[in-house]
Amino acid sequence: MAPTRNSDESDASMRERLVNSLSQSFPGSALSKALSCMSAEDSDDDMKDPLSSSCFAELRLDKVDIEDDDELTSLSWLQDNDLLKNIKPSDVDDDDDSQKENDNIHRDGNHFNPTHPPHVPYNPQKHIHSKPPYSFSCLIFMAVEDSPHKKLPVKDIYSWILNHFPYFQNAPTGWKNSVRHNLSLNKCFKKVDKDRGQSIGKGSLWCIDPDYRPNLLQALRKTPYHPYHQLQMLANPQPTQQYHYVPNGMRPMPLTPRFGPNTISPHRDIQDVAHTLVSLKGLGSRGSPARSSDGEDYASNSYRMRLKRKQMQLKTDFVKRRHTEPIVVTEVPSEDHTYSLTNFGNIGSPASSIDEEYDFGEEDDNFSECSDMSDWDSDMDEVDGDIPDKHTKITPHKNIQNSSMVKMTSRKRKEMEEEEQKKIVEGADALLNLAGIMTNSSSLKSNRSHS
DNA sequence: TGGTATATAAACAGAA
DNA sequence: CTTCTGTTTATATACC
Repeated sequence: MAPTRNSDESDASMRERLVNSLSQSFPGSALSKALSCMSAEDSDDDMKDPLSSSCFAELRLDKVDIEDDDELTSLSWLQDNDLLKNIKPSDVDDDDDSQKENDNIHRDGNHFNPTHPPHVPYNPQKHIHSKPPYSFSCLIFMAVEDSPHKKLPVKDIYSWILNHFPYFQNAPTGWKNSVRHNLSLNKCFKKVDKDRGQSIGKGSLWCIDPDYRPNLLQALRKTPYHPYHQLQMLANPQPTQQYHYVPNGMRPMPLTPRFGPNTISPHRDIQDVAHTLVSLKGLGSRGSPARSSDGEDYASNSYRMRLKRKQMQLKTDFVKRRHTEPIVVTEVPSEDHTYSLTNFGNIGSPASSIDEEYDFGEEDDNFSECSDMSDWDSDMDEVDGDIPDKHTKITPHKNIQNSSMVKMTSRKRKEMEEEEQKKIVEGADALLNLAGIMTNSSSLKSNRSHS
């Protein structure tokens, strides 16, 4: 059963209110700006759900086929639960109060208090004395996911964390040890052997084990994103009233019954995506500009191009794997991403190597129209020199070939994938637009709507 | 009360 | 030799 719509207020006005509230929570953030742009645009069918088609779509409701996407994307759910009703500047605008509180209560001289007040929205660029509410696993995950090829050397993981979470710039040095410790012990992370002659310095590249990626996504989803959590609590303080979106024909997911970070709902999905976007793209660019290991500014054209390609690549991986990758909705925290997690992903579809799951750097013919990548490979070679040669094409995902879950004919699957990938391209544009990066198509669309 | 997740510290080996 | 990287062990804390 889908949320009922209240048509008293248009989506446009809903957007406007959301933009206002987000702007107060994250002043100047890319998300706020992006939402502002979106709100200025005419409602466009192509832009129904920018997030659902993004690489962060996996943060959404468990990757099931959602037929009623527009129910989630129209933002009407905000209205349904009166989420915006209680949004007032005093509620979410913590610029002064939280900082004061952060300074007075959570900072004792040069002491760094590891805790962040749960009622204060966390801003990594501002609350530099509060430890980020992300586990090291999540930090590493975000860093790797934010890299163009989804693999990073330890040094760049450090850099990413430092760039996005200035807390660590003055934090005790043990955090790097913790990062390495996590990389070693956490099964979610895998080393990637360097190609011969690759010059990235010491050590290996680290990537996300595809089998455990859903677990990390879920862990990220469970992270207490204070601003939205707060809004949710304001709007819907009754745990038993929490609505769980269930697609047609699907039985309800066995979600954790208590209300809070573990609760998965369309609300949280979009909230998580929004917050993750802000964290990854918006806030990281404030203050000290985020830079990759080769010193490239994340706002540069080259990086935008990488980002665009990355979104497509991520989505391609997602499409390829979505038919075979088990949907992970765990009730038990131990099933999330523990050090000693059993390899559920190997059931029926063992991934013998990372490269079989990820097409690192491989050109995807489906996106050949995005061909303005002249600087791509040369740029990437500095960091990721082990891009497979086009002629040594990686074996197609044998997961798909072997999976018993794929029961449709190859023709129909191809049709579906083509349709899916069409959505991907649109979604990638939408996501980039959300992140404050205008693409050709989105700018054209914007121009069209304003002319 | 025990199990689990996570953080932190430390020791150590090996590579660059 | 130094620094960095990666592994392992141990301990502490919080949560369920």
